[in-house]
Amino acid sequence: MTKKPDEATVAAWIGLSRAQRVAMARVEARLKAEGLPPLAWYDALWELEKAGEQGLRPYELERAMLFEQYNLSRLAERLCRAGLIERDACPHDRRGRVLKISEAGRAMRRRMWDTYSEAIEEAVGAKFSLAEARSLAALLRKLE
Amino acid sequence: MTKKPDEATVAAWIGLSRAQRVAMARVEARLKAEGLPPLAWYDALWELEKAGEQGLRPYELERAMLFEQYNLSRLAERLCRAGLIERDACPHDRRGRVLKISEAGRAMRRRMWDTYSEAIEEAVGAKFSLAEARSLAALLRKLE
DNA sequence: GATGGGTAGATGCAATTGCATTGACCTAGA
DNA sequence: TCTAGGTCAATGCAATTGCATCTACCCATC
Repeated sequence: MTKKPDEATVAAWIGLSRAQRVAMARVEARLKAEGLPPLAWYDALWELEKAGEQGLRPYELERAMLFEQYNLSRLAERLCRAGLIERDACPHDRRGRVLKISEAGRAMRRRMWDTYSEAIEEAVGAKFSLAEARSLAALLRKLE
Repeated sequence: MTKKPDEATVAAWIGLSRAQRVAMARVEARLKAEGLPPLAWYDALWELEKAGEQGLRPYELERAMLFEQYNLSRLAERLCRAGLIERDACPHDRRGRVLKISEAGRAMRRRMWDTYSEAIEEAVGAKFSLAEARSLAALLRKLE
C-alpha cells in the first residue's frame, strides 16, 4: 500500500478546501452584489493588463490562469463580446490569436479592484496579523 | 475609502486560490483516472457515514458541505440513483427528507478513500514537514 | 516539397451549476 | 382556529463547464 497521509496533512487538506470555498464565496458574493462580473474576468483582465501592449496568446493566458483550454476559449469570447478585450489574429502563427485588454477592459478592472480589494481585506486581511499572512502565503507557495 | 489589503494579505489570497486549484485538480484527476466519482460524492458519503443510523436532513448536509441548497438537492438525487444513499420521508417534518448512506455507499466511500488518501498525500503531505502541515492547518482554520 | 506528428483554438453535445420560483409544510401569535 | 411569515426541498430555465473531437496550421524529417 502506498503511503497514507497523517492527521496534520488531512487537516491541512480539509482546511484548504473549506477556507478557500468560504473566502471565495464571500468575495464572489461581494462582486455580484455590486453588479460586477465574476472573479475569473478580473484575473484575465489583470493578466492582460500586466502583459501590456503585445497582449497574450490564449494558451499563455490559459496557463497563467490555470484554466482549461476550452474554458479559456469561451471566457475570451465573452470578454470580447463585452468589449473588454480584443481578440486579433496572430501575425506569427496563423492558427493563433492575440488577446489584448481594451480601454473599457482597463476601466472595468479598476472598478472591480475597488470592490475586490475590499473583499479580500474583509475575507482574509481582517483574520490575520501581518506575520500570519506572510507565513500563510509562504506555506501555500510550497503547494504548487 | 475602506481599508485596503496589504501585500501579504493579497499574497495569501492569491496563494490560497492557486494552491487550492492546483491541489484539487490533482486529486480530482486521480479519482477520475481510477474511474471513481467526484470528490463531492466522497464528502457527502463521509458526512452521512459519520452521522450514522439516523442519517442527516438535506439542510444539515448542505451546511456541513457548504453546498448551495439546489446543488445538494441534485447531488442527493444522483447519489440516490446510484444506490449509494437512501432518501426517505422525514417522520417529524413532512416537508423534509432524511438521507442515509447505504451499504453500497459505505463500500464506495472506502474504495474512494484508498485513492483519495494517496492523492492527498501526494498533493499535500509530500510538500510539508509535520510542523508545516500543522501550522498551515491552524492558519487556515482562522479563515472560517 | 511531401508528410507525420504535434500544437492552437473552436465547438457540438451532455452534465452540472446558478437563479428564481414553487409547493408543501411548520410555527408563532392574534 | 386561522393566518402570516418562515423553512424545506424540488424544479424550469439559462448559463457555464467538461469531454471529445475538429479544423487549421506549424515544424522536423525525409
